[in-house]
Amino acid sequence: MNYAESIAEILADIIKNPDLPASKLVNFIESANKKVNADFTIICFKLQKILKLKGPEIAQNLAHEFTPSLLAKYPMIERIEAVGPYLNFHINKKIMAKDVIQEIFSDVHKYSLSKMFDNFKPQKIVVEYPSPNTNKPLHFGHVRNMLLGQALSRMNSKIGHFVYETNLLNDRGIHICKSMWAYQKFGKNRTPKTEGKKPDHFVGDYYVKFAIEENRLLKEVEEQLKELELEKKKTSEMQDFEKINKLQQEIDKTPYGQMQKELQQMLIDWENHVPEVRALWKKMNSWAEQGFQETFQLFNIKHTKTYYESQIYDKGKNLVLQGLKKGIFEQLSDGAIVARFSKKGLPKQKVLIRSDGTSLYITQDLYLAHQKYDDFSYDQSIYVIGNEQNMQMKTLFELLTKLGMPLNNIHYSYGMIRLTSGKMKSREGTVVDADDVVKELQELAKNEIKKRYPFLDLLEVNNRAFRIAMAALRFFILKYEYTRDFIFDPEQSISFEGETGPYILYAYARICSIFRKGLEKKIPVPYNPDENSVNQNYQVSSIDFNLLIHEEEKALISLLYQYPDKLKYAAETLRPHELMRYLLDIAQYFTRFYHVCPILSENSTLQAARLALCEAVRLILKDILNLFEIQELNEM
RNA sequence: GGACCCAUCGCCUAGUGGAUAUGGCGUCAGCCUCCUAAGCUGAUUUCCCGGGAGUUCGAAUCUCCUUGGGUCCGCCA
Repeated sequence: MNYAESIAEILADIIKNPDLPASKLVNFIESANKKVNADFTIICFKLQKILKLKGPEIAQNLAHEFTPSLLAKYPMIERIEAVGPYLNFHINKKIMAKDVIQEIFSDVHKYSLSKMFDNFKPQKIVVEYPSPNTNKPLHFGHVRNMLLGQALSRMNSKIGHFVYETNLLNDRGIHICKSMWAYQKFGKNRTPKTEGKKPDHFVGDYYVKFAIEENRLLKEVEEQLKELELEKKKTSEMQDFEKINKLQQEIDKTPYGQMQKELQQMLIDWENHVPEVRALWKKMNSWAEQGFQETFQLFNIKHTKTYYESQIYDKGKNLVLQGLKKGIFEQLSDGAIVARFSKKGLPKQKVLIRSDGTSLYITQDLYLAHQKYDDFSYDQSIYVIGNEQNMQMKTLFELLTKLGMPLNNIHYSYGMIRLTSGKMKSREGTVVDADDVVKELQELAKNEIKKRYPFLDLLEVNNRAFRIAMAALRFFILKYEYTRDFIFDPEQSISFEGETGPYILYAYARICSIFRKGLEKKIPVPYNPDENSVNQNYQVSSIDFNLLIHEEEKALISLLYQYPDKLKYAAETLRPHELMRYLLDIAQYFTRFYHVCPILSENSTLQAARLALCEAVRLILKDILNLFEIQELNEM
């Protein structure tokens, strides 16, 4: 069922212009504007050049061609009208209802893919997310990252691609040493178990402890540090080296300097495999990772493969050395190997190997891209990373191209989340932990449920509260266009009213409620929500879809018709929010229909038709909700 | 200083060069003897695509300039 194609064929017959075959005409047939009461439209301005007529004339002429006798041959077209330059097509809603609802009933997944091209080629796609540091728990920024990464993965696999979800744990480096240092100092053999803490939160506590300690010690040397920085900022001719040395020595002698020294030493010891340092590192990292796994489970995130920075950080050197040999990179007089760029938006120079021969983060990135290709021989590699790293990613992709790996790399660059207080910083609590947000939302939901059902079984309360909380969170984040920054106010931002996850769940639950009430009255309903079972005896073919003539019904049916297009567009442009908006539209249209069109009190034929419409809505809602790992509720 | 991104009603937000620019929140007024009021209807602003120029039959959308905000410009990760 593709009305646009049928219309194109009819039009091609009428126009009989070799420059406008049906295959070309179909591209001019667009979905009509929401406000206009029509299904398809041709903006005839666009045909002006080909037909050598003014837009409004074309619309008029074509409208006249659709004589009643011609229209009689195509019952699916109800009406055609020219409005200025627009040629509007009205599809017969009764026929559309029958087509759409029957297709949804027979297989909603198949229906969802009905607008994918026949020549669709499945690709291998790697999606990397959220690649956290192992020194603190996942925070709200990671939640957006995870949900976007997961959404991309799910949409791509739904339309038929092979998706590999990967993660990179940044488990080494100075930031890891910081929490290790604090644990050595203050940990006293405490463990997550002895403290009854989620292990990654336990590790994070020491990262915060380090920051507090560092700040405390910093106060004593603030003056010298400022002076030092000022001096260092000067051009090399202006710098007073004696002053710099003197200041540095003074700072080194203070507890703050001591701390920095110990950190550096720890990093060196780690690289030299000093047993005690490695043991501590292993212990704390396994805590962090264990905690991450729990959070991933909460969001049902499963990675195909996890890479560890500690295992690959050194491995990009060969690639750089090869590049040097080929003359792609340069070696500076002090030994450092650099890449130079002249393109706009790139740094002039990027160091790839330090003068002391050690590697940098970007060195590893080069390796990892190759490693991923070895592992998955991907067609497309998506990095889900915040937009503050736009330049780094651009640099990376440019370097990969220079190295002869100009593959389809995509930086899925999403916007920043800010708190009401400003940007989130892991230090000093201006950060919201992912786990805490879930908990907070669950509590909120719990209260709401208890208000409504004071005697409900506690287990059931918790179950519903969890689903509502997750739906609220996922929807709240995914409904924003992904490049947009947004402000997260943990106190107020997430409400259960308006454009929210719970609103969608509520619409779904109401459909179930209708079915439940129907069952009580021994009315044949298409679905039993309490048993999660489809009524096998239910016959869609026996339904008279001609009865669905109410404005709200027609609007709802048109909306259901759009699902395959919406899915295609959202998946191909990597924009999950399109489907979130669509969910919202369906829920809104359904609720309007629900308020205006009674179902169970109607005569049996109209009742059956409306029940079928409800079931079609339910199936679409569930298909999209579950696509994004949102679990529906049969009762709210 | 350079590069990149953003700007839509009191607030949040959608918008794939085309019709009167999408929804939501807030405020006010209605709607439960009726399939769950986490809902619906109406009112509120009648104005808004930060400002200016250009391209176009047509610009919130493309280009340039400009203003304001953000981010990035480590031999950190």
